[in-house]
Amino acid sequence: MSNAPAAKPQTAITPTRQDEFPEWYQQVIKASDMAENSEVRGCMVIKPWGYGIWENIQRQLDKMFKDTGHSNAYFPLLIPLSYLAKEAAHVEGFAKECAVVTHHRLEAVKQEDGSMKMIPTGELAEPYVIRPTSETIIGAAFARWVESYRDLPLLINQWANVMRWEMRPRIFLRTAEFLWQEGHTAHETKEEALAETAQMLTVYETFARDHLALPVITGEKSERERFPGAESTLCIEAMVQDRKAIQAGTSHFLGQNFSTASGIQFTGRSGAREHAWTTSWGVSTRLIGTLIMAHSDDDGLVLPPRVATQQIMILPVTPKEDSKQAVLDACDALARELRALTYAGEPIRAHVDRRDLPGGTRNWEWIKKGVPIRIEIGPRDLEKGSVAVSRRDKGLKEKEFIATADFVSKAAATLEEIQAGLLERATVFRDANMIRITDKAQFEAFFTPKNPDKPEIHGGFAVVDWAGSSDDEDELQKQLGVTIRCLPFGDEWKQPGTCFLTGQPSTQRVIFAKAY
RNA sequence: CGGGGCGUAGCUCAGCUUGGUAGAGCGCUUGCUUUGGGAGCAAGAAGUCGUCAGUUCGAAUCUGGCCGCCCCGACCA
Repeated sequence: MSNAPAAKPQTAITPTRQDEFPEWYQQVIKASDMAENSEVRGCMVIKPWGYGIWENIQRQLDKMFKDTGHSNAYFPLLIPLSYLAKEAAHVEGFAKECAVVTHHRLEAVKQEDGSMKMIPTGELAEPYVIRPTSETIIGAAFARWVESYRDLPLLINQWANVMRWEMRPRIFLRTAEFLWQEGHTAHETKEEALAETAQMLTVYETFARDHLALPVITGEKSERERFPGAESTLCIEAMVQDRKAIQAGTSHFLGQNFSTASGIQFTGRSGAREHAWTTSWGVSTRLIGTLIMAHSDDDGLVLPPRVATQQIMILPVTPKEDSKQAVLDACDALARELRALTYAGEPIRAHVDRRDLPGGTRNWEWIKKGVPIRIEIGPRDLEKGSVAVSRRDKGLKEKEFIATADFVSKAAATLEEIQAGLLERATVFRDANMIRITDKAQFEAFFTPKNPDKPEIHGGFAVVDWAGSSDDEDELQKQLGVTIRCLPFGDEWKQPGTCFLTGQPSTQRVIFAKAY
């Protein structure tokens, strides 16, 4: 007998979240088969299980955009170099991360060793930038399209890929190429544009909460975190399980900066030429990274049902050859029945995994892939007319035997229960790690890792009274690696107080945190 | 772009110090046995050892150039 401490329970993912969060994140992606790094530096291959989540996000968000009056369009991947220079702050913000296309032809040249080498020729008179975002090229289009106040508002969205040459990529969180949507709108008045900016933030907040099960804080970015070229940047900010913040979506009020730069002018009601007021807003595949870090556990991915690629996975248990066909038929019949039902306004996504694999292996695969409900059907279930139901949000060993008809009738409700449970759990976690802090010493202690070997384990969201400057914020980032995540909306955040850093009277509470 | 590390089978890596013709585990394929919880046994496929050059009778191993990747900084949805 040894006196060694009891072995940790075995988990499907190593290391655990507690041991090494960043590595855990990578392993979850690998184990769930969502995506992989590609041979192109900084770019990812999104595999079907991951892309399915993106398709669900796209479809559901797109409906919300349409419901608020927006239309989709598509603009070029390549942006004339000169366009980017039109707005001063915008150039500065993106100049350092642009991929530039300088040639339009390749010439095959035979090498001495017989191999071919492709040499770019046909240099372009004006190089193109691969869009890091499309304000400038969409601005140029808007300038053509808008003539009269009667053309406004112009409410456009684009689903696209963009490229920002990142130094340190991380799958889904920060890749050189990523998928997103970018909304671009032009309005007659400042008030309308501001209302649009606020409205789209609410759309994002609703989507994050109801579809991704992410409780987010809505607010405004501080000056130093603002989008290059924006008058104000609104955001939804989420907390993930290492208690860091992640910006999950942004909505920008661009004032007349881009309409001036791009010449988006119209004849107003009084007959005068006026510059339009514009907005832009976006969410990206980063949402998937946020989902992973917010909900998953040491056994792999945990998916909110609404965006899960598959919601119900049916696993035939076929120990005997003579009952095999009957079991498979029953599984197919159940899948058909489930797909005819709806959950959250869409057909239930149910699939039968017919692969001939050992039961345990196959079961673990779906645990790691985070499918919300697993159903097992074997010969004994057939006799009893029941199914064995396992839920990803419950213990792995928990299995409930339910009459098939009862399961079917409750399927949508069960999915909603899982969805609500994930939101509840994430909200409790977030609230438990969002702490009111009133002095500098407390603030430093909150953000100083207790274990220097694991600097990722630190405080969370610090709620402080703030009257500091951008320089003060810079200083705190240097010292502790924290930034103002946002100046949250809501009366409870607009309390008078005393700035925790400067001691000056303050009118606003802000959230400081380490961020992705 | 600074500082560190690493390129050997699909993956994780051993072998390199002391040069002698390629290894393990996992995964994959096939067969048998299994199957209500991540299976067992057996057989098999799979690598111009990142690349180019040099030293040598002989290089994964020694030397140099180049390329790529990872980690830590600066930047970032």
